[in-house]
Amino acid sequence: MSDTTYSIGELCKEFDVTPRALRFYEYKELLNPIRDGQRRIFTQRDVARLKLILRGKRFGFSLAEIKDLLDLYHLNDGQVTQLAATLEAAERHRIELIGKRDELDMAIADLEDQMRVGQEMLAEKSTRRAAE
Amino acid sequence: MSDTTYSIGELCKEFDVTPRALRFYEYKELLNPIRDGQRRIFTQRDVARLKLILRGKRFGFSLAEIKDLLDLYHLNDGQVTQLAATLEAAERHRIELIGKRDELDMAIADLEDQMRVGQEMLAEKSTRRAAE
DNA sequence: GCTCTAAATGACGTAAACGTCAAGTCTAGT
DNA sequence: ACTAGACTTGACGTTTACGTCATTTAGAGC
Repeated sequence: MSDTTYSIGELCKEFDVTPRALRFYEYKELLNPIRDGQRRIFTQRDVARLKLILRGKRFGFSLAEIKDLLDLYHLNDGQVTQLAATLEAAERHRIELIGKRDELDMAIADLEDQMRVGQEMLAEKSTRRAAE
Repeated sequence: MSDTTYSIGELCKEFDVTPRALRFYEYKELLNPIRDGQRRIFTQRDVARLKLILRGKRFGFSLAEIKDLLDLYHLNDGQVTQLAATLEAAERHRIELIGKRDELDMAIADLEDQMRVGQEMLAEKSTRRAAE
């Protein structure tokens, strides 16, 4: 198994975050690194969670929302005992993500439309320049 | 032309935002309603911008970022004079959005994988129940 | 003229997500 | 023993994006 672990500094470099942020995520119970004395040791589980945290942030989810969502991506023992409820929450989240993707597609389409308009204006400008 | 205009209250109901938020967006120069005396009158341009603002927020963009992006979706006179630069910015934004969509697709795939795992666990549980 | 409603401005407050010191601890290297 | 570097725990500060009053103003209807 890949039981690679990370110090806080290593994880910071790897994911371009600050120590303060990682400690904050631990305080908010999004991560729970084990300890070697007083120092934090981040396991693969923490790494996986951190990836999801950063991903969630990029899509505008709050840390509070992300905390609730983390369990949907990695079933832990607590979730298995209420598996049905967890799966329902996962389905709701899936619907939400798909809605976001649709909206994102619309945003991209709108932008491309506008870019085409701009391209035409540019073409017209150079045509007129040539006609002078 | 649809020269429909809105009072602040009408716009709030339509988009489920507060007056405070709209005034804040104006203060931050994301909207610029005209005035009838001291009252704000929101035009179609403001409506279009508001849609983009709310959309941007849903994808985790800050108001400052959104302010810069608004001009990419609706070319105004200021932009036309620097059309080439605007189009380059639009292309960069397009790349960013496409990156986000790819990441979103991965998130959806991950979630669906995990849901399949959960479904199997659920099926196994009921199988064992039936075998007892 | 009066009241009601919608809207205005101004000012202070707040939640989220960290940033930024300050001061102490631990450990590996000389 | 000593120093440097990485890490720790407080604790207060900051930015963003509004919320929440308090107080005014202005038109609409009776």
